Amino acid sequence: MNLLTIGQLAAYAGVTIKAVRHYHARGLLPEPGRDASGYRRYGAAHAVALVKIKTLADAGVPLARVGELLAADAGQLRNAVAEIDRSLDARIAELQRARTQIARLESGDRLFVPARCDAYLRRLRALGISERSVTSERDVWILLRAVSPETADRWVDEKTALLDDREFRGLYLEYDAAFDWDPADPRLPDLAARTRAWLAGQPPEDPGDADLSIAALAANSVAEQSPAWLRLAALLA
Amino acid sequence: MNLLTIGQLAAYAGVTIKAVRHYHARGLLPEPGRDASGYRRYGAAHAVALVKIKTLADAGVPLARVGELLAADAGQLRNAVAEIDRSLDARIAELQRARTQIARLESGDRLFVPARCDAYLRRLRALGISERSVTSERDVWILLRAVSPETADRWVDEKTALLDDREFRGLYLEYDAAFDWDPADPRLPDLAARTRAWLAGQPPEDPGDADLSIAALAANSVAEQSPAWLRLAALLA
DNA sequence: TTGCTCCTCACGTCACGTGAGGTGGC
DNA sequence: TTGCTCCTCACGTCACGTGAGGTGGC
Repeated sequence: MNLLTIGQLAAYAGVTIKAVRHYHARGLLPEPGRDASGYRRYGAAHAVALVKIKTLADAGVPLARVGELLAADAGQLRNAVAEIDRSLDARIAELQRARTQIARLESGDRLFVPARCDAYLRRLRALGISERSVTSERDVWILLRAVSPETADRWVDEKTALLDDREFRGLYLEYDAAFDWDPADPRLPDLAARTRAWLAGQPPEDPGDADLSIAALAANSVAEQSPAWLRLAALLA
Repeated sequence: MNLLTIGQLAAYAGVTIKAVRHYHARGLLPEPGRDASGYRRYGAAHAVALVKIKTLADAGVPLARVGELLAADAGQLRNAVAEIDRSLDARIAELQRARTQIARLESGDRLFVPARCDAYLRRLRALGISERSVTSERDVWILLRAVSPETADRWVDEKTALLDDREFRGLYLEYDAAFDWDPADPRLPDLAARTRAWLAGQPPEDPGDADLSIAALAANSVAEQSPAWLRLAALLA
């Protein structure tokens, strides 16, 4: 009762001929008898087995496990099916997460920083801070997060709280504007003096983890792009 | 501003170190500068690019297309995102189909024959036809479907209608019982005579597609397992 | 000194797909 | 005779993973 050609069998199960031959090579599907021309001829049992294989393979079961499952008894099969179902559920959830992530690709920065940090950056923009400075801040947070996510979260909370301080906001806006000033600008010493006075009223910086010199380096490398900021740093030191 | 090691960068983006190097090799992620030890040192721009790559790769976009998309303008990106979203939707639907298929693996035959045919086989069981005969019927339908799905559907409808014929049901049950009879059993000639009388009252068989000899062959190969059935076939011829 | 991270090849893996070069069936 | 299906190697593909054999940093 070996009557179907490999093409008919494959079409019935909805797989390719190459896949059928692959399942033979892996020992998942028994080789059927051959007709006078050497063609494989399949029976209903092969069709049933192939549909089982395809069903498991479509569910993401590796072919190595498909072999076991075809030989499993009812109890083992029940357990395996339950497990496969859970993994399908997980993969569906992953794909749905991927959908929301993909949708954010169009809308820019939100994708690359966590929600908390994003909210902080939005407040900077709302205050009138230039896009250049906001981008620099974002880059610093990205680097900080890469090294120590907990410290980054803590610091972003502290910085967010500082934005409620009217004096700090004023200083931040002045620094933002000062980026493009001439390093000999007479306003710089006064800005440095007011910054020093404000810093004196603040609690000392929490050193946090040891290896956060990276964030300082990153911040410095931003400063180095502006001669006026370098002058300010010198005046503060 | 190249400050992260490859391990920090990979952890930040949630990918493996090997994946990062693979993206370098494929030209998706620019090679950063090296430090004094020859270690790669990454900046925030690399982290942003890597998260983009991961987001697209997680959505199932082939790396070859990821390269294009990283260089795409806003309009192209919008189109691509819409298309990726559709394909994610389709993959989710596929996985959900796979879930229902997998669930049926436990419950046997329903998986391998279409609903119509399954209903027919259930009616046979309800009539008291033996499991052996039902399985033989199922195998014939599987083979027939593999060769010509439309013909199989049509024939199964016709056979289902015949089950409303009391005389046909009686003959079917007698044939089922006769499988195990001795070929010399005196009841066989009478059964053959009544079958012939019933067939005379039926419209001639629709020949259907040309190449359905397979179904006949399959049916014959079943008959060959029972000497009594072979005798019946001889008496009818 | 030990353990951890990093480096560069080279080859392996998974589930097939893609030809090449040939024969059989209608 | 033509086009379609089938046959068997052998190699390719995709997105990395797995070692091998080595060096650098704390």
